[in-house]
Amino acid sequence: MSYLKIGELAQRTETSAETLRYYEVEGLLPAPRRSASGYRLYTEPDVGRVHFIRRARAMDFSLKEIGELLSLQVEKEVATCGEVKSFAEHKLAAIDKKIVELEKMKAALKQITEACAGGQASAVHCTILNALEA
Amino acid sequence: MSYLKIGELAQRTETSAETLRYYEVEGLLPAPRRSASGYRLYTEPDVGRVHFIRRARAMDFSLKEIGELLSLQVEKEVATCGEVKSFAEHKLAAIDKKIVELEKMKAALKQITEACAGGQASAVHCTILNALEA
DNA sequence: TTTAACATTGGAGTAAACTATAGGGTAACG
DNA sequence: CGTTACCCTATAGTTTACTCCAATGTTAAA
Repeated sequence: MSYLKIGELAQRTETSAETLRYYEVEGLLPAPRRSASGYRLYTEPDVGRVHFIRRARAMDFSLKEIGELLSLQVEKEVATCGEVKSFAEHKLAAIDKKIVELEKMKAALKQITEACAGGQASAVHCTILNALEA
Repeated sequence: MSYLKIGELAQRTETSAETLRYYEVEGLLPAPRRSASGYRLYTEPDVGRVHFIRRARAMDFSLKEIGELLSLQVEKEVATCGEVKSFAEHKLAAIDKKIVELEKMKAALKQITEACAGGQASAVHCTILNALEA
């Protein structure tokens, strides 16, 4: 079992050591084993956990939300299916709403790019406000 | 032409007066007319502008980005179609990426809700990490 | 063996987007 | 006319998620 030092974990998950220590303080990462000299020693599952956190962060889940998502896993032995299901469904609805909003913005921006020939001409007709207020 | 005081504009756009003043400081709202006693007097187009800002904020555009979007409109006389088109296409790509990520998260959460009967049973099989790392 | 690259803690600093507070002036209702 | 609800400016505080720093200890390579 080869342990990872914090710098190695940081590299493999494209974070910084500072961020990893921060996640530990915030309760997103469990306090890892320590070497005799006090160095943090991480394992493979930690890599997955950090990857998960980074993916969720990339789509604007807050650390608090991510913590809740992670606790579903950690507490799966004590949580009931009903609790888990209800939580996941709430998140699902929130994600759906976000997608709908983004689709709207996308449509509006598309309208603009398509209305605009893209040359050196003045952009008088490319009024993003017009498109978005419609 | 009936002017709106800041509180009225706040109400109609579901913001606070503080936030509106803040947007003015940040350059997102033009400095409005003032009454003899110094009160801000807003007009209908301001309502649209604030609505636009709020909609864009709701989908996580930063104030800086929103400022750029708004300047497309303000500077439309001097901007070329090419500039506008390029800006809008960049945003479009960013939005698409976000949607793809959210769809992934959605699929993962869906898997969990579907695997979970939803009753009082233990949630041992509802491991969101499993679903998301697959 | 010494030096560079790593690790530790504690605490401070940063950026974004508000949010609140203090200490005033103004407007509208009864 | 008074009182309540509103407005003004300036400034300070809050939250989130890092990011950096200092002072110090550890490990590994040359």
